[in-house]
Amino acid sequence: MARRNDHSREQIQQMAITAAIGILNEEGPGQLSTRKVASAIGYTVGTLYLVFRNLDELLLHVNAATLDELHSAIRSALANQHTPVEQLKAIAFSYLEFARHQYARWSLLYSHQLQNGEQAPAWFNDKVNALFGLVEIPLKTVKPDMSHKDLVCATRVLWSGVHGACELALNNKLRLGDEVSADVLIHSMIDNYLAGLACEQVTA
Amino acid sequence: MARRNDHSREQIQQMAITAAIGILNEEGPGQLSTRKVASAIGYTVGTLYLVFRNLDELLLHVNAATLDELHSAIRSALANQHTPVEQLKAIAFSYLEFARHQYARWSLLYSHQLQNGEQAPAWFNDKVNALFGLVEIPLKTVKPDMSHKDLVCATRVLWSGVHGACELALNNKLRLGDEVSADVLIHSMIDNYLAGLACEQVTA
DNA sequence: ACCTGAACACCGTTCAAGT
DNA sequence: ACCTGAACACCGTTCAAGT
Repeated sequence: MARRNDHSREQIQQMAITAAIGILNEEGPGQLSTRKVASAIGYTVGTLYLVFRNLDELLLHVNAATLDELHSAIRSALANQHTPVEQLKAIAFSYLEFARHQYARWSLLYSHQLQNGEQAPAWFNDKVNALFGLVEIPLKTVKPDMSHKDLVCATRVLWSGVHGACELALNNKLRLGDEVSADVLIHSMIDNYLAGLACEQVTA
Repeated sequence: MARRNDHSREQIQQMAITAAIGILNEEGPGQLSTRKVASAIGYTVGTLYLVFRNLDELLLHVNAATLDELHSAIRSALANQHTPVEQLKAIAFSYLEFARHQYARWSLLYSHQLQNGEQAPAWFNDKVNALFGLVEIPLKTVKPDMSHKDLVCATRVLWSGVHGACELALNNKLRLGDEVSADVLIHSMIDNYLAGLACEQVTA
């Protein structure tokens, strides 16, 4: 014991991230703990604190992997779409699909808060910006005369609107009844918001 | 000890709910625990489990109180508004204000999940429905020819859209930059969604 | 240098025992 | 009947001690 050198720092980090994702998928967010991750990779908890500052930092890496997968899921959904409206809907519905099939990881993306006001590192924020970038491209085609500010605004409105609909619908917080589903909400949200952008001059 | 009869079941419940709200406001959601609530009201943890089934049920009552306050905050914001669009915006911005000033309680409303698929009791869902009802009234005035389904849909789109913008903006998940704020997002969302409803016949 | 094992200060929940 | 106190099975995090 006490000196194995079986794995490098980086290998242990990667093993821990993979193990955490496995626990998240199989047992849910409530069951994820440093002790379980450690025992899943055959090390003790102490070792985890040798390669990560704390649980927060491990979860940040789990979220980074989730953002990467979400990014490529959206990109492959975009491949078959040609009109910008089709593209925006493909993004929204692949987001909904991702949330449905990777619910634990998807919700960790939002429930995980860095403690005592720490900022996410730049490489993490870059991944988030890349996702918004996927929305900006078709939006720019829909309305080429938008200012940068309006483009940032419209991107975030669509993103947070679709996100809110996914979150509340998947958590049964919307009292939807039988007639309406998350899909219906997203269609209505995108169609009408874009129609509004097209036919209205919004005053500042 | 062991038999005080200082308070009735209902009194202890109410004291616990009030104490939990205090801890939430003063120390944040991470610091809320059964042990802290119990010691704040001068009882042991065991007593808490005599009047609540578990922590979940206590949090449900905390959330019920939060929904009541949110309801009356929105109602008083509505009092000064006359046009339906003004009313919808008053609802949205009082929601944002509430989220900003009661952040811990507001986020508990959404982060609190009943465990193993239990359903919230009917009296709780009634409070949620009452909130949606506040949105339905001005919406019906804006577009009186809406079907029930379309009204349910539009209400939920606005609610979850505004909610998503509040959640992501307050959590700094939107990479907004200097030019755009949560207020700008909400204005854009409501203006354009309503404009879309007004000028477009959405196909099913 | 790398890793462990035990400790510290917490959790939610249960329940025999006391009055 | 009401309430306690201790127990059980967990947490995240730290760090002296071992090789």
